[in-house]
Amino acid sequence: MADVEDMKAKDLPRRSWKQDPDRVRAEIIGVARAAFARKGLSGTRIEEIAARMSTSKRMIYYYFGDKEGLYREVLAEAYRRIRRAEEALDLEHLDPVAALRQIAEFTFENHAAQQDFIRLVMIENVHAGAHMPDTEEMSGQNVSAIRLLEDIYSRGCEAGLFRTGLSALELHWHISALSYFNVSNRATFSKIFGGELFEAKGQARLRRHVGDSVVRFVLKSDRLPEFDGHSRD
Amino acid sequence: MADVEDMKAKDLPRRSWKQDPDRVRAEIIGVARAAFARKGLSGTRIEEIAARMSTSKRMIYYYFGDKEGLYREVLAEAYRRIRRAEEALDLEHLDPVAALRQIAEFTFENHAAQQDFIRLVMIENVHAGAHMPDTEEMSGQNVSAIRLLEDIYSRGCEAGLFRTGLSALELHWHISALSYFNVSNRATFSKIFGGELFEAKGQARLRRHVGDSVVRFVLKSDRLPEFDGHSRD
Amino acid sequence: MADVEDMKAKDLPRRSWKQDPDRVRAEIIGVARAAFARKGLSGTRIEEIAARMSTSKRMIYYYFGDKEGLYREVLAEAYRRIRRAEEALDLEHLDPVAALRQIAEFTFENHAAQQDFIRLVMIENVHAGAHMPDTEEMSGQNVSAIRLLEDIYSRGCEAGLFRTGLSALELHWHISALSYFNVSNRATFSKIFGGELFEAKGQARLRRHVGDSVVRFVLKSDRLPEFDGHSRD
Amino acid sequence: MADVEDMKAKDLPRRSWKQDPDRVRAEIIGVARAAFARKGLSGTRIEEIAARMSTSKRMIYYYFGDKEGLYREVLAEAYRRIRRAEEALDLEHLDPVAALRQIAEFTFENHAAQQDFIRLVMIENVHAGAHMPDTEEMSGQNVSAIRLLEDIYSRGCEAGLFRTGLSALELHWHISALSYFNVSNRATFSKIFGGELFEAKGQARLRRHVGDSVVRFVLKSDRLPEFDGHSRD
DNA sequence: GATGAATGAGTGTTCATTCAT
DNA sequence: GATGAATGAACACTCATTCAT
Repeated sequence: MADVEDMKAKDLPRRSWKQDPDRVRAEIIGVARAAFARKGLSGTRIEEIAARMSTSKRMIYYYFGDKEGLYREVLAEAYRRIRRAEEALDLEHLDPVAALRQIAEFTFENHAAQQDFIRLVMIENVHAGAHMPDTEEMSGQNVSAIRLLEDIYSRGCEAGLFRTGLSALELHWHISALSYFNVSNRATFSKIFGGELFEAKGQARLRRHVGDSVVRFVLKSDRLPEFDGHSRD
Repeated sequence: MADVEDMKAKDLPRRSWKQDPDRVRAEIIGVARAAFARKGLSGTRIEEIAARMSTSKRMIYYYFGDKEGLYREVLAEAYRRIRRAEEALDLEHLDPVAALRQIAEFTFENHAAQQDFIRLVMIENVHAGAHMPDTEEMSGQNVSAIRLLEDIYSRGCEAGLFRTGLSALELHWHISALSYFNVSNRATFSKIFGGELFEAKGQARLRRHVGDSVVRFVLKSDRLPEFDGHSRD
Repeated sequence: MADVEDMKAKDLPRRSWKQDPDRVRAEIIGVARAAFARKGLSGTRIEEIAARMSTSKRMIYYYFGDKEGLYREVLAEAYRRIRRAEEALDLEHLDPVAALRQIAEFTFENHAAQQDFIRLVMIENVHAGAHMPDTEEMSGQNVSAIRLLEDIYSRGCEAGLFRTGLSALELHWHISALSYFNVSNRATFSKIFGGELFEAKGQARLRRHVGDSVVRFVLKSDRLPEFDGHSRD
Repeated sequence: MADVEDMKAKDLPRRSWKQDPDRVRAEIIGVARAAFARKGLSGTRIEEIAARMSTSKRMIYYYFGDKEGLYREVLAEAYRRIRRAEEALDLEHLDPVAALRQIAEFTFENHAAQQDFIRLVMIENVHAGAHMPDTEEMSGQNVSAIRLLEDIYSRGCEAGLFRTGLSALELHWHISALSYFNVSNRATFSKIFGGELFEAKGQARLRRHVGDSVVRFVLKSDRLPEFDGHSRD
């Protein structure tokens, strides 16, 4: 690499590792994710992102074309991240009830742990989903989440544990709603009702409630008693 | 007064209701609500608001000081609206189970009917709740929502219908989460999973699910059968 | 005065004295003088003046036409004021040296006591004197100041005390320069050299210096000794 | 580099000295100095400055942040300029009397030659000195002016020529007052008393008067005769 | 690939002033 | 005479983006 030689010859010592394009891209995306998550698309200044990274503003345009291009990449990468975390779940060996509770409470925790992701989704919804990644890329990843639920739900139905007539998508919607709202609306909810629910103890209760809620939602009524004990505080 | 007659007679369009500050304020807020709801605080251009109203841009500054002042008023007024709708509910005569289902499904419908409000809350949460109305004004209105749930819940407990150990605030959180998510995340959810749930049929199912979910969440397990029939499609 | 009767009949208790146009004008001018003196012509907001007075903004336009008209009146009135103070001087009975010193030190003190006037003159000079009162009105008042100096100076020359070849206008220029600068440049001078000269002790020294300076400037050299003692601290 | 040749060759007028930040800054400051000196801080329109320079309005914000930042720089640079002119004075070889007269008359002329500077100081005093440069930068430059006077004054005292008990700062104040007023108040003074003093002949007289005044102010009385001849017209 | 300089098209905001009552 | 409402023209300032080196 003649370039590297040239650089050494002319010092510029702090540039050495920046020549790695992937690393530059990754740094930009990282900084941009934080910025967009905090202030939204129009609320974020390109200059602000540039100021927080070690390369220059020009690189943003070099790699991502424009602000919107950068935002799209940030959003796509955020979806990839969260799905990657979900893939780590291993529920095959659990009975349907436990698996369903597990998936619900895991989602609750995963969302709570990735607040930047939730904020990006909030922002993207404000923009009516105009910058969502390609359907192909998305559905590939997300269908697996549904398939997992489908598997659990049908196992539960076959075992006579779950009431029939529901869809895995509806269960996903249910779990997502509770887990998402827990992060998305902290600010306004706290301002109105106080922040107790979002402190450690409150979160533990809510997580269990989310598990309870989904399980109770699908269980046949004559099967309910067996888990009722869990939901007491 | 001949003038009034003339005005009714149609012309003098620019003067007809000038010098009526309440009306001017109301028009500005109405236009601004739509604009802010669509594009957020920083995404909305003051000129765009001005273009859609019959008064000039200058009046926004006359009445609201600046863009943020206008946004604050829009948000406060949106909260007032939604609470006003909630006050119309009359649940005193219903048994606890029916009342709870009623309050849940009503919230679901009320949120679905006031999408601008939901979008404003989304936006405000992106801004970390920095522009929320005075706690005094808010809590006065919102505590009543909680008190209603408290009343229903304690009636249900006393009747031996509901399991104990929950709080009205948690029930409110539960109902809000499902009803809110149904509006807030339509865009991204549809892009990933298709829009079926948000069409008329899907919404009807979801509405019932929300009722089921909350009722099943609180009912003692030996009381469940009696409403199980309702939740089938 | 039918008006007064009407007003009593319809209460409006706090307006009673505002109906006196002179008083309204005087109040406006007083408030405006302070405002213009502090912030200049373009730096002063009409609204700010209005806020500090008991009548409405509309009255400014009613009485003075526009902002510039008000400023002109304020300036003219300020000149009238300062001349009025000067007229109180009675120097006829003093010998020329004492009278000259008296006029110099009085001017120094008078300027120091009317800082708003000095600031208005500063501002007017920034505007190249574009709003100065009619020459007729001005010269009538100011020529008297010159005539006073002329009288003292010619008495001094006739008595063989003063050197000849100077003009009363030059003496006036001399006295004015020192007295004016003492007020006009306090801010910048203090920032550079500290504020000592503008505290009580420093001002007393400067006042005497101004007297010394003018007297020494005109005295024939063989007449100097007799006043030299005064100028020691 | 052929490019450099081409540029010298005259054309490419818009590009010729672009990308030369010092030059751009200098041009902006030059234009802004004239504008602020003429109309003050609030009276000057940024667009007016922009219209008179070869770069765009945007550059003002790029280099100076905002209007006030530009004004500050203009003011600081104006102080630097005037001090630079003063440094050219070489008074070491002159006797104290001649040196004092020299410094006084030079100041008079220097101020008269740099009216923009005086006007900026006027304006800054209207603003109560709120935008004055750092004390460090200022005092470094200005203390030298005082030290020069201190040197002359103490030499004069030691030689038995000057009366004691004065301070160099007071002498500086005296000289500044006369020299400053001569520029600052031309407009109003002329409007009242006519402009004769500010024409060539009048200025020559005033310059000599300023020299006379300061010298007479410090000389012991028995030393006066020797210079008295100079002050006759 | 990398950097500071440069830019056009807006963007929120302010001002003196006038109108309707 | 008096008041709050209304206004148009302009104002300082910002933004994403591109250019020159």
